[in-house]
Amino acid sequence: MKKKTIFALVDCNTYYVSCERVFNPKLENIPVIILSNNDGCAVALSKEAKNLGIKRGDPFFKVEKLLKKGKGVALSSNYSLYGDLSNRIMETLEGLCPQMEIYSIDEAFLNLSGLEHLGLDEYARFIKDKVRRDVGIPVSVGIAYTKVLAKVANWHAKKSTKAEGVLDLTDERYLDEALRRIPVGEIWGVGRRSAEKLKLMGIHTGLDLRDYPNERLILKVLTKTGRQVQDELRGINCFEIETTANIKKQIISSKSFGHGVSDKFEVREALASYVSRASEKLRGQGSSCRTLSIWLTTNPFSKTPQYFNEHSAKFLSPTSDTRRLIKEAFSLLDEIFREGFIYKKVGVSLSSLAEKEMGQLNFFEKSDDPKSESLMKVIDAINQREGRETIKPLACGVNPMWKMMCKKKSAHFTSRWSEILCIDIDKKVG
DNA sequence: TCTGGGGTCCTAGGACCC
DNA sequence: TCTGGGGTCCTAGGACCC
Repeated sequence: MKKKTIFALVDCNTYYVSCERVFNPKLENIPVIILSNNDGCAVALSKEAKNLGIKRGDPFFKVEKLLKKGKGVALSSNYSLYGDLSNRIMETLEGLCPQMEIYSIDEAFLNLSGLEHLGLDEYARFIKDKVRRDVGIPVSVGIAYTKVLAKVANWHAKKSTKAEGVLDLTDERYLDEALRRIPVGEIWGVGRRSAEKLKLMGIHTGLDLRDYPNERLILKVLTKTGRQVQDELRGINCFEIETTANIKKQIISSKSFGHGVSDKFEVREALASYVSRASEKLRGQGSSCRTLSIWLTTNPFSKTPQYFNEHSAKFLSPTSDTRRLIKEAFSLLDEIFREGFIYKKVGVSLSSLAEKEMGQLNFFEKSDDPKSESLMKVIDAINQREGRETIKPLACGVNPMWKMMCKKKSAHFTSRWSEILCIDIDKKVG
């Protein structure tokens, strides 16, 4: 019989908050929330902030008073910092296992098969301590025979004080109890909608789902993936560790404006910036695209007149040339823009992506010529070395008014020399 | 006053073909 | 009068994830 794979899920605790705490110890033990772009809503919360009753997704203006009363702190998100620390964590983890999948900015699946002799629980604690020591970020580790069960293990590892951040569910003794104690909506792949439907069927916990005998009904209600989740709960491995770097199939760039915008010229500038950003990402993974779509929307929460529209265009030959994409985006904007609305957001998506070499010659439409290729290469290289938007299309605007507001951002401790953390060594520690 | 951004997978249904 | 059936491809929309 084939030996079972052992999955460990390493997941950072309240990741964005922990990153901020690495550089600012004053944030320890107090309520901290990290805000989305535009300082709109809470995207990450410390344990203390959760205890105040603040939830992920709450708009900042609604919880600001509550936070103040609890002597908490709110910060704008600082993605370059979080990305940097994430790289350090992943590098550390890579050296500790034979195989690993970086699942998100703060999560990785490790294959621990073959390391059983070290004692899985003990080894997981070693991993946890090493990341804490080397990078300064607290993590939890869940271990099991499938990814879905490793997620369950991790959920308990974070919650239970007894577990102290590590739970090994390859030990069958704890498995049923762990599944009984997890609400079905907390199972990976079961969202709010599905959880509601399952409750109507009498399925309330992970254990209920695992032991539900009518598999065809599960297939019908949760579709293929949900049915696989059920199997994974039974210890049947459906999702493998994916080690190949994943090439994106779609690239999106879209952000809310700092203020409502009704001037078409400003919308054009924002659109040009997002197209420029998206095409940079496109070239970064060596792709070009055949489809460009843009959308434009007013603020759905506002009482002012509402408008939403989306149009797309197809290229006969795939492109990754920022100029060509901006030009096409502008003509799409001409199609959907209406005067007299206060707009909140514009967005762009590049899809039908293909590897560059595969672009075929076409009689009717010029494909990217070698000149365009090398121009883009030079621009990307300069921006990579000197910082984003050192060189940008004039269409993006020089001093844009529509830019996001991030008033509470911490410094770029790890990515700008001017903002590196300074410690006064003459000062007494005390 | 102030409500995120960036992704994936699956399914159903229409268009089209033989 | 009888009015097929199977296949592919594409797209929109739903649901989920972090």
